[in-house]
This record gives sequence, structure tokens and C-alpha cells, in this order.
Amino acid sequence: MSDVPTITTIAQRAGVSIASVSRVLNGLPTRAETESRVMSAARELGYVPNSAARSLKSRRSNQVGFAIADIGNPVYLAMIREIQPLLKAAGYRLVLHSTNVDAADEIDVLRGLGERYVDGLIMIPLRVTGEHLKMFAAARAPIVIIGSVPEGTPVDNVRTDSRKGVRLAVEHLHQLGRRRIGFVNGPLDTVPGAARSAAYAEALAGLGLPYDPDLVEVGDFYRPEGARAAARLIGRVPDLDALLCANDLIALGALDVLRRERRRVPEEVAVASMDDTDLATVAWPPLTSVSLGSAERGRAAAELLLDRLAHGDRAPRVVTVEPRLVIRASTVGEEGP
Amino acid sequence: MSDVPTITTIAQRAGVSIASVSRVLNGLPTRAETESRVMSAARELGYVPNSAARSLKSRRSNQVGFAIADIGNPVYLAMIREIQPLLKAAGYRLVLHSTNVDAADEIDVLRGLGERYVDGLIMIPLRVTGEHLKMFAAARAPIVIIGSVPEGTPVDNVRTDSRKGVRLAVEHLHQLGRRRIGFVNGPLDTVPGAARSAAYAEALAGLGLPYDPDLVEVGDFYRPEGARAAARLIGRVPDLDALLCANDLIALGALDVLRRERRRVPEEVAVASMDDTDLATVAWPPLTSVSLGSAERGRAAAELLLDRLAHGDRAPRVVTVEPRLVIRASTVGEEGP
DNA sequence: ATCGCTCCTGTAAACGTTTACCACTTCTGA
DNA sequence: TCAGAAGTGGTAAACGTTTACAGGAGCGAT
Repeated sequence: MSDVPTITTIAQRAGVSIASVSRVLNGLPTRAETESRVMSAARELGYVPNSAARSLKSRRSNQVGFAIADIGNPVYLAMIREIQPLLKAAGYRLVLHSTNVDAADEIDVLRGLGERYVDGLIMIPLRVTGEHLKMFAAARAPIVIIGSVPEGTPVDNVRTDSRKGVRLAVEHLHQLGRRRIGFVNGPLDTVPGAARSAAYAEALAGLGLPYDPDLVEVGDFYRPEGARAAARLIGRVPDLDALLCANDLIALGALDVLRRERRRVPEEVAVASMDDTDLATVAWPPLTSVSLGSAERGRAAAELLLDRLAHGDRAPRVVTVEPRLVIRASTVGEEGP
Repeated sequence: MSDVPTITTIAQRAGVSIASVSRVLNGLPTRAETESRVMSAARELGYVPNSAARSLKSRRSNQVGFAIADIGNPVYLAMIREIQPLLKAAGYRLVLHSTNVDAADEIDVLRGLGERYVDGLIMIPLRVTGEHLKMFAAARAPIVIIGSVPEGTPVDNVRTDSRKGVRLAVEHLHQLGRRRIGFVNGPLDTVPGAARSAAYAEALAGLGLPYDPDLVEVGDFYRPEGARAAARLIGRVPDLDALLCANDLIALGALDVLRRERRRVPEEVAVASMDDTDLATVAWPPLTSVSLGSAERGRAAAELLLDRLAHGDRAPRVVTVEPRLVIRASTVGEEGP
């Protein structure tokens, strides 16, 4: 294969200057003959513009980053499915960063913004440290954060009212007559863990139920540890009649345990969870789960970013997505909806 | 915010030339004093190298593309989970292309290789057209294809013996005494659809079972259509005693239908599928599924690509991953393994 | 014929790096 | 003391684009 053709090659072949070539290729007004000479030279050579050179000159990479803790979690998947087509339609490529649940890795991604290989970033930080805030403020490219950030942080923000989401689930279980409502949470030093922990206590208080620390167990956000945490909880509180899990993966683990222990769901223990991922409809019984609008959040984040990329500066905006309880058999049994 | 610092800014501040700055930043031998002056200037300015300029000069983007038909399918997810860390460890970013099950979109991605925004590409084409082959041959960056390509195609290739995979499943069902083994497949004009179709017929022949076209139903590779196809099949062949599904999503749809029709699984109808994604262990009953080694294939593809990126030209290589039958309750019941 | 206008195109600079080449300094060994 | 080697750093070119600027052709109006 000979050398890769550049506009210089085209210019020689067409007998014009590189400026004319560039103008033709970018659709600027040109004499018809010049245009056709350039176009056919380009076609014959199989010319494709070099994106590095174009980026260098134009100061735009046409790429957007999406940084998540772990692709394994289907919540993020639902978001990517919304984000990717939107970006593509707007002419951006998607650069995926999976940060392995590692805050230092997240900081690295933020620092990487300085390299300008992306024009903007959507990030779902698992925890927001002071370091994060410093990087947000110093960032040289627009950032959209999915999850909560402190007031006044100079980034666009898409959040969900997870407090209300937890309340919806707890009230639902309460309405079904359950009074010993256990809670299996993820790490308390993560954004969702902390929020759900507070919300659980608040929801109980709102219903006049006592907060019993024995009813709470903390693990991580994945199925195997979810199963272990649920087992600890059930072992400790045999008269448990409902279980709220901080996400669907934890709930799958809990279902595994309940099945092993031959506790009927929902007759003996009703199970509800959060995120309403695809897994909720795959599990048996299908999981009652609080939808935190993952798809909507993904879409909103992409729209915020694209808007900012297109229209430049404006005040940071906050979009809030309403949670929605999706009732399935794991709380109401098969005769349910 | 003032202007973004470049090596020129640093050079001025440190009182040296840009060449020295570049040398220091790249760790080339330099006098200690120069080095420290440059380093502190860089630190004070918060310098971050510009990736477009670096790419332009070095002719490497430090990015690798991964093109799949649809992120929704958990098979691809398993692959990304292997690929991403490997690439990251080698200093490459991952650019994700979801092509919406659209061959023209795939061609676009291949054409995009000419832009040189990635140093290499891993692709899972849903069908391999002549156009694909032409692009493979003309590609200006290394390509790894997951799935089968014709002999002699100048790309690295990771494949799995899906023929054998289907045989494993059919033989398993046969061994369980099933004789009316239905097959729900995806589109026949896709690589996996065609391969599995042929393999199913072959496996039956190998067992001396007749091939009955009534036992085969074609839909797409997703759950809703999987359910519809399974319903058609069951309606047409009431004495069906086993169902092989071309992937896990189809099987989930089939389970939905069987549950609705109150056919016990596996007592009345044994269900087996292919891909062995996470969903297989979430479903109820857990799905017997043929693992086509998605994780291994992802890892192998990443390793092939990284090897080629590091060591340049060599003959195209083919890696084959052995399928493995994972037996669960959907064929052998709960007393199973 | 000259002027001014429009339209087109070429020259050259710029984007931010890396690196070949050369000049200068310092050191080593006879 | 001096030749030569080794070490160090500056100048400038190059990567492949886009684009400001200016020059030239063509044309209608004076």
C-alpha cells in the first residue's frame, strides 16, 4: 500500500492548491470545475481526512467521554443505550471509561479532560470527594454529572429523587401489611449508599415505624455480596417480613438466599429493590423495583451535554427525574398486575 | 481562565526551548537543573499535553475501537468487561460503536478507520458482506473480527465452534430422552443465525433423528420476538418436549411463554440456550446454556490486537474458543447440579 | 480605458507536538 | 595543552488540516 493520501496528494493530482482542496471538501463555494477535479481526485485516491490534524486545528475532537464505575451493572447499560445514539446523531463518538469502582481512577479521567481528547464528559461518580470538586471547577471541558453534587458546583447535573424512591418502596411494603422491613444497602461512603441509607430511616419515621439497626445490613452493590448480606440479615432477624434492596443485583442475591432457605416470596418475605433494570423482569419472581429512570437520566445527560457543546456557556442546569414504583410479583404475588 | 498552557508557555516560564521541554516531559536525558525548572513550570501551570497534537505527530491515537451490533445484548457486555481493562492497561482508550444491527453502519465504522482516530478495531459483524471483505483488505489499521470470516481474510480472527456448541446442547437434550427438540433461531442471514441453523440440522442427523422443518422457528435475537416465535412453535407442535434457543434472550422469551401456558420446565419442556450470559443464572429456572466463551473471546481479541499493535506485521492469526455446556435446572430440574 | 466590485484561488501561517541536526560546552586522555 | 568524545540544548522542520489575507480574473459602470 502506498502512502496514505492527504490533501496535498489530492492537490497535486487535481492541479490545485491545498486550500482549494480543503474548501471543496468542506463544501465552501468553489468553481464547478475545481470542485469536480478535487472530488474525483479524492475519490480515486480513497482520501479520508485525518482526524488528529483536524482536531488540532479545529480544537474539537468530536468525542464525548462516558465514565462509569463498572460496565457490569445494567443501570449503566440502560444509560449507554440512550446516550450512544444521541451522540452519534450529533456527530460525536463515545469514549467509554470504566473506573473499576476506584475514585483515583475517576480523578484520572477528569485530569484527562485536559488532553482534550474529548469535547465533554458524562460521569457517574461513585463518591464525590473534594478532589472531584476541585477538578470539576478546573475542568477545561463541559461536564455532566449523573448523581448528586453540592449546590453551586459548576457542572450540569442530572439527579433522581432517590429519597422519594426509597419512600415509595417502603410505603408500598407497609401498605401490604409488612412491619419488619429489612434493608440491604451498598457501601455508605458512596453517593447512592449514603442517600438510600438516610432515605430508609426517613421513610420509616414518616410511617411511624421504629428504626431498628438490626434490620439494616451493608455489603456492596453486587449479587454475591448481596446474597451474603441478605443471609446475615435473615439469620439475625428471623421474623423479617419484607426486604428492601438498594439495587436489583443485591435483590437477585437476596432471592437466591430466600430460595435456598425456602422462604416463600412474597408470602413470607416480600422483596423490593431499586433501579428497575432489565434484570427485574428476568428474575423469578419478577422484582418490584423503583425505577430511577436510568434511560431518562442517560438521555437527559446527553442532551445537556450536547446543548452545552452547541451553545457554549450558560449557567449550570439541574435536571431531576422522578422515581416510579414498578410493582411486580416479588411483593404482590402472581395474581398481581 | 487564562489560555491553556502549551509547551511554549512552559518554555518561556522555565527559560528554555520547547525542545528541552518536550525532552524533559518525555523522560529523555537532560541536565538536572533544566529538568527541575521544566517540571516545576509544568506543575505550576497545570500543563496537560494536547492529545491531538501528539497524535498528529506520532501517528498514533492511543485509542481502539470496539464495534458491536447492540449494547443491549449481554454477550457483548461480557466482552467489554474483558477488553476494557486490557486496553487500559496498555494505554489505550476504548471507543465504542453500537451499529444498531445495521450493516451500512458497520461499513461506516470500517471506513472511519481511515480517519486514524483509532489505532485498531475489534468488530463483531452481524453479517459479513462482500463490502466488509473489501474494507478489511483495504483497512489502514489492524482489525480483529470476532465471529467467522472466510479463509484468507487478512484480519485476526477469534471464533468459537458454534457448530459443536449446538451439538453439545442437542446431544444433552437427547440424552435426557427428549425426541421432539424444537429450535428457535435468529435471522438466517446473520453469521450466528446461519451457523446455528446448519449445526442444528447436523446435530440431529448425527443422532439419527429426522429433521422436521415444523420444529424450527425463526425470529430475531431478542426476548419479545423470542417469545412470539416460541409461542408459534409451541402452538404448531403441541408434543414438543424440548426447546433449543439460539441465545439466552430468546430463551427468556420462551420461558415467559411456557410459564404463561403452564408447561412445566423442564418436566414437560426442557429449555436450553446459547451464550451463557449472566441472564442464564438470573432466569427461573436457571438456564442450561452453551457457553461460547464470551469473556475468553473478548480477552483473546484484545490480546491479538494489542500484540499486533506492539509488534507490527505478522500473518493473521485465528483463535478458536471451545464451547462448553453449562447444565442448569431448565433441563435437569432442581435436583440437578 | 479605467475603476471598482465580485468571485475564485493560491500563499502562508497556525494549531501543539516530536525530533533531526547542529552548535556549544565540558570532560577525558594523551 | 589540545584533539576528540560526550553531553546538552537550541533552531527549525514536520505531522495534516483550516483559514486569513491578498492577488488576479472577469465584468459592468463610468
